Amino acid sequence: MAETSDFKAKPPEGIDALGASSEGASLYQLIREDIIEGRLAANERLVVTDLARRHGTSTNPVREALQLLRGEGFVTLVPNRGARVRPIDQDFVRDIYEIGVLIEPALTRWFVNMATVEDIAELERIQGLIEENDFADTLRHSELDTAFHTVMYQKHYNRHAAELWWKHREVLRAVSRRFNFTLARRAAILSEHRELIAHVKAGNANDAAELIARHVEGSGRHILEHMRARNAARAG
Amino acid sequence: MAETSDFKAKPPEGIDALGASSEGASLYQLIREDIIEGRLAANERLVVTDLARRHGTSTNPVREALQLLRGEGFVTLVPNRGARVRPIDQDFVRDIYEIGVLIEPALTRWFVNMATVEDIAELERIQGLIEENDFADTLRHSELDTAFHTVMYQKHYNRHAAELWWKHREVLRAVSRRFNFTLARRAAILSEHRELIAHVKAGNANDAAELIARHVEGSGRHILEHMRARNAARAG
DNA sequence: ACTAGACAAATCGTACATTGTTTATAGCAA
DNA sequence: TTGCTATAAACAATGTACGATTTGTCTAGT
Repeated sequence: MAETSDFKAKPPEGIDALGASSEGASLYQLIREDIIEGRLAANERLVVTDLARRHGTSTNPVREALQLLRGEGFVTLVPNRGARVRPIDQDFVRDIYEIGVLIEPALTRWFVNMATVEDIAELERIQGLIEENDFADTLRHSELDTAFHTVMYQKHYNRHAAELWWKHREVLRAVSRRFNFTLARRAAILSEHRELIAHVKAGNANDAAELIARHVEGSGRHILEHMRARNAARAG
Repeated sequence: MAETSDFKAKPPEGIDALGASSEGASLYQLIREDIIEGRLAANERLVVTDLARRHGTSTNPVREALQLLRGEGFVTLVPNRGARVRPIDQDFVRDIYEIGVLIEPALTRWFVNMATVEDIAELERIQGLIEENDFADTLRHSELDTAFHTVMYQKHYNRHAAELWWKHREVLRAVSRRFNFTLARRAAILSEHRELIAHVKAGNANDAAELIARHVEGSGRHILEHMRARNAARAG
């Protein structure tokens, strides 16, 4: 598929122990992809029987997958009325990135105080790849950017917070997959990453945390602007 | 059952649309109660067949309920190995209340800027009931305290953040249900609530947010201390 | 035009078959 | 005898099939 990238973003360790049976898990992946890639439209009904037939299984694994998707926020589920693709609208995105603005600075603060030489080297390595790619391959940038932040959060003692971050990240990646980066945003991302590394090296936890808040805020706003632009284009 | 209280804490509106079938939902309630009340021990295996027989249903609704419980954090689920009662240990509690410390101040800040006269009256009414009860009925205090915070968060535009808060609150209530409040904690709760109302009236969003951070932090520490004490007693 | 009732579609619950995991036991080697 | 491995049987999760129940729609009748 769209495997233009040889780099695959992975969740922090100890996470994604979904607790789904094999079929349920793979169905989860497939349906999720269909939603993310837009093959399933917003608000479209997800009929269990259809999905089962289409994927060559019975209904139970489908029900399981839908439950998982509900947990991630990709699907809404109403008793006796089945499932629908959740419209990933601006409110939804705003809710999620606002939570990120609250949580990520705390994760970052901890990282700055605990970062090893190897951690910093890894950050710089990834940042090198990001600059090398220079947004030429958007998908690859997305993967690398996620990896960059994963390095910082993956060892955090608060697994819940890390998991929350990861889940939200996945949704945002799903939305922004179809957007291009504005020039302003590109510049901001690169300079903020570099500045962040400097803060980490210097051990300035507060500065790093404050910077990350701005970084996440900027990223969220960027996505929202794209969504607004697209909606305006549709309406007009 | 333990319905010593005539006041029942309710989740913020628009939340708890679990998306479970009727049987699944009631099973969810029942099993959840069993975990919270300690009738199901930590790490105990939850065998689907047993639960189905015990509650007089078939296995499908049980699976559904277990998935929901996993989402709330009460149960861990490993593929092909079934479900276990999640041990609500100190790490788990710490993770949760730390996230609260990050989120609740933001919710509070917004509330202070949006509070109506009726909202404030409601806060004062509940605070009155809290002081009237004066921790005599612990369960009732817990309900009232939850209601107090619900008034502040229930209208927040960020439904995700509000829902997150609610889920975490439920877990903490489950844990602290068996503990008594120390005198120091009682005093702190009452004075902090009063101070908070003052800040809301004065429109001091920052002070209110900072106070709430302290309030949540204190509540979390209080619970952790109780857990430590209990564990020490067990070990000794 | 509005209600009532029947029909279609899809969810929900039950029963059963299959697959995977754990445990106990028998066999073998040191 | 002791310790290890292989094997088989019990146990429980997972997957399949189907009937029961709910919901929404369409039509007939007042």
